[in-house]
Amino acid sequence: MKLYNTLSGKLETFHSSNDVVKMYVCGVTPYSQSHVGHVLRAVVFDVLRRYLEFKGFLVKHVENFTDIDDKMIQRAESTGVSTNKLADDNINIYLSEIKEMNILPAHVYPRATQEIPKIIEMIEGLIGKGFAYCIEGNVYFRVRKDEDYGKLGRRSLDTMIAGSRVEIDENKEDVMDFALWKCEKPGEPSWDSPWGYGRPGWHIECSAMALSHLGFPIDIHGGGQDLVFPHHENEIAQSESYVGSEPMSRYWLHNGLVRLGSGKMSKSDGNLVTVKDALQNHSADELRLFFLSAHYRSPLSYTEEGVSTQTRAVERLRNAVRSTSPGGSSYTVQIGDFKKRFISAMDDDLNTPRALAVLFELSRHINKGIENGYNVVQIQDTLQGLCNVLGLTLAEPIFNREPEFFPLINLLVDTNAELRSRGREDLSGNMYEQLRVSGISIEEILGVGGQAPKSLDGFSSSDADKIITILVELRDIIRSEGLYELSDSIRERFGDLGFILEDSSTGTKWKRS
RNA sequence: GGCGACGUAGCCAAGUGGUUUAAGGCGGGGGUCUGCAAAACCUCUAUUCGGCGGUUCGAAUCCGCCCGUCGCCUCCA
Repeated sequence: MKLYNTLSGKLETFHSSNDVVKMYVCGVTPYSQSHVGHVLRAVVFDVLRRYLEFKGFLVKHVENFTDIDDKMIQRAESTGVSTNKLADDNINIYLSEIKEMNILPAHVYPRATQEIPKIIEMIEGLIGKGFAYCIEGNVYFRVRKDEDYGKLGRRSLDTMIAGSRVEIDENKEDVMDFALWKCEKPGEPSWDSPWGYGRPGWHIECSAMALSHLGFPIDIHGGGQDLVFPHHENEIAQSESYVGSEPMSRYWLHNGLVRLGSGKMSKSDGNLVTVKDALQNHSADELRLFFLSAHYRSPLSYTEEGVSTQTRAVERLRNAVRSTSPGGSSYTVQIGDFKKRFISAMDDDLNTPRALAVLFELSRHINKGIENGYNVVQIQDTLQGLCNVLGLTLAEPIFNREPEFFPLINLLVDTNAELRSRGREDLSGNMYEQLRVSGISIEEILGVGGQAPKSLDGFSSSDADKIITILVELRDIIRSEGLYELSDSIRERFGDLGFILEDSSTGTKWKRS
């Protein structure tokens, strides 16, 4: 497998250094809700992890939360909560969104504030070796001492300083020196240290967490492209200077950034769509397919329309996997060839667009096989398996009780009235008998005969399924008797409720849209 | 100002010297099936890869220039 290593600027063949692939991915600063860019990053590294595991590697995945920094402090102050509470709340939201996106949870989620001893230990070590110095309670990293500083971003100190917008701090020896430890300011959270009360600077927490949870060196260090400089550059400088060897990470992987409108999606600029809003309008599979339809290193423009077009594509895969296969002889397709093509695409720096093309071709073969009466179970299993490697669930959309249930009952009642007005008490009676057998009482639900309407709490998705199935079967009878006007109107009303009815010679199938 | 990325059909997006007179998805046209619709299948939808030059037997793919979009150099996934 080849991966693009930012450090070398080339595709490199990936080898694990030992039994377990040690992967550290830079997570979020939990001062507010996450946006689509964060979840894209999470999906990219989720796919990397799933694919490594598919290839037989064991992966230890660590993802951090930087739960103390300027933004955390500002936001906590302005909302009147502690930085801890702020972090807890946003972390909980993030983790539930990760789950909804079918992203495998990291094995460890360390938090900066819980790694203070390790951070202090590292800073002391850096001072001891002359890589850092303390001035008035602040500790800075001495970039001039680190001769290969700038190697990740491929830039030199001098070109960076020329024409740059680095803030001038008279205390620092060099404008490019960055803070390892920041002196306490009144009212801010702080920890005791050899340099007085204060808090860690940005960057050092990741070095400390990677070192304590994964050791040195690690195999893969990941994050968004906007972290290359200065965050990852500084991590390298600190970690390699502290340990006294290199590399800190054998591979550095960076995903492309999400664009919204004319610029990149960004939390601090407020140019964003939250994960919450995205998941309100789109399913996890739709979002994931949208992300994976472009290469992970290219920028991706987020538009509602762009994600929405994935609805049909997801459905295509879902239909192929879920359609009932005829029994009998197997459809002859070289499954091995498709798997090979999938693997060769993924081996090529996770070329998910090419991998997806293979999945869509498999889908077409499944449908063709079914149409010709062949057994396609094996191909379906292959497709489902490869979808799993990409983290696509192909799950049916979830039943939403409140908006669906009463309209469904209304449809049932109206259909009943229609039948009776046509003098088909036989069919209406038949329907009620079916409902009774299924343990569903319309009278109870509607509260007929002076009873209070029954609460919906007792009804589940499977009750809704029963009612739908009974109605669909009834409609089949209506259809077979040529009452097309009525059957079409029932299908239309199902459509309004978000259900698709597909008629065929072997009966009617229904599904949620 | 410095460094870097990108520009492929109506839209999204692979392909980076010859089995590609350019995958796949969405959209659209035509057809098959069907009472109709949907799904599905078949078929068509870029003689051409931002523009202009050059290298080569041969370029979307390499080189040069130009135009355009974006990222980093400052907090950022």
